[in-house]
Amino acid sequence: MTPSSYAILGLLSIEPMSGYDIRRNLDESLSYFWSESYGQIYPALKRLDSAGLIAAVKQSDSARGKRLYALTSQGRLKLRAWLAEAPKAQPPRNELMLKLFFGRLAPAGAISGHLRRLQVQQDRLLATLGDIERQLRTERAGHPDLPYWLVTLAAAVEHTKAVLDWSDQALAELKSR
Amino acid sequence: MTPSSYAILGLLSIEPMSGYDIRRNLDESLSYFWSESYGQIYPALKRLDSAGLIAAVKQSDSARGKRLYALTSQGRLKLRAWLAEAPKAQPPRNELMLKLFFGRLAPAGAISGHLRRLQVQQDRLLATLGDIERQLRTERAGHPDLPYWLVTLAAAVEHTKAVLDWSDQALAELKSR
DNA sequence: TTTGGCATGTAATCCGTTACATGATTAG
DNA sequence: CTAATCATGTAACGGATTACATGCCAAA
Repeated sequence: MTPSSYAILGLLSIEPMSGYDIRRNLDESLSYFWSESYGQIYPALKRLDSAGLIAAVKQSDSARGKRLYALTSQGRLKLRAWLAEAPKAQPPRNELMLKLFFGRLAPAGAISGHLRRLQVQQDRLLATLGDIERQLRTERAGHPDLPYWLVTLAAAVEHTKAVLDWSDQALAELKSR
Repeated sequence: MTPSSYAILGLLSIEPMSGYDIRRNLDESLSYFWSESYGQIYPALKRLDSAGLIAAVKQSDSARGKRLYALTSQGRLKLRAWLAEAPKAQPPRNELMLKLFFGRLAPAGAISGHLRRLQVQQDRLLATLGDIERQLRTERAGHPDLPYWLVTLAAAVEHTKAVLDWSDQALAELKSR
């Protein structure tokens, strides 16, 4: 049971989905803190199925080739147990920080270029997160999972803001070297 | 040439080091944004050596079994080129966020437990970062790399503060569910 | 009719950690 | 003397991405 499997169980706890749906949800809603490739998803679905943690659901046809899976009660239990375990910190690996740390050797302007591109990205991200929040609050109003979703979203927002603040400082700091 | 190799080149750009030294530097100074295991370091050193990017340095004996490596001019060039490339964003994978996102299914109190443990950790981290900063400013005063080191340190500090602020909000938010 | 999105899957490969093996040196 | 730390390395394994292969269906 890898974290990947639990991500899948978690998504299926919201509603039955296909591998493709899982990928789309990951890309769209969870992309700011989780990702998963097809090469993980489909084999994991098979394993989870044969372990009895998820089960294929007979779709009310006209759903094309879609193979929908739903969480079983065993799967729900397993997910619950995992949620109770302390999350293990994954070793950090941030390439931007690495480049910054060794920045003295970089060609002139390269580092500030990285920082400015980062700012553009993070500005865009902040806007997107705002969109997602508005969308959640209207379209998912009253959904029992909503408070949890908003809390993770808030983490992303706060993180993004912190990055933006810091990068301003950093650019100023490095300009005056 | 993996990011790991560049991390090693970068460290050797500061001063000649052994594999062991590299590990220690990673653990002590860069641990908040990079990590590396021996299983990566020693094979990488061999590869970098035979590629002519680093070279073994004859240590002025009494350095035990230490095998010191230094950056060659080719290695410096290679590092420089890498520093100029836009850092590629690594896919995010944050287990805590994943657990939070699916938090509704967790046993009562589990999620707030995670958040409180996080706060303890981050408080400690913030103190450590403060120590490191003071140490850098005194022991490395005037070092040409210092501005870059301080900027990465500031990123860690800002990030940590953001996490602490957010986790307070999050705890309050989830208590009043 | 052809392009793009829906949909599932696998094989090759890479990158990395873990666990193990070995031994020297130093401090208590 | 012995425990901790210094020091180097490798083999096995695992988790993940990438690239590929296949085909259906809808809209332009």
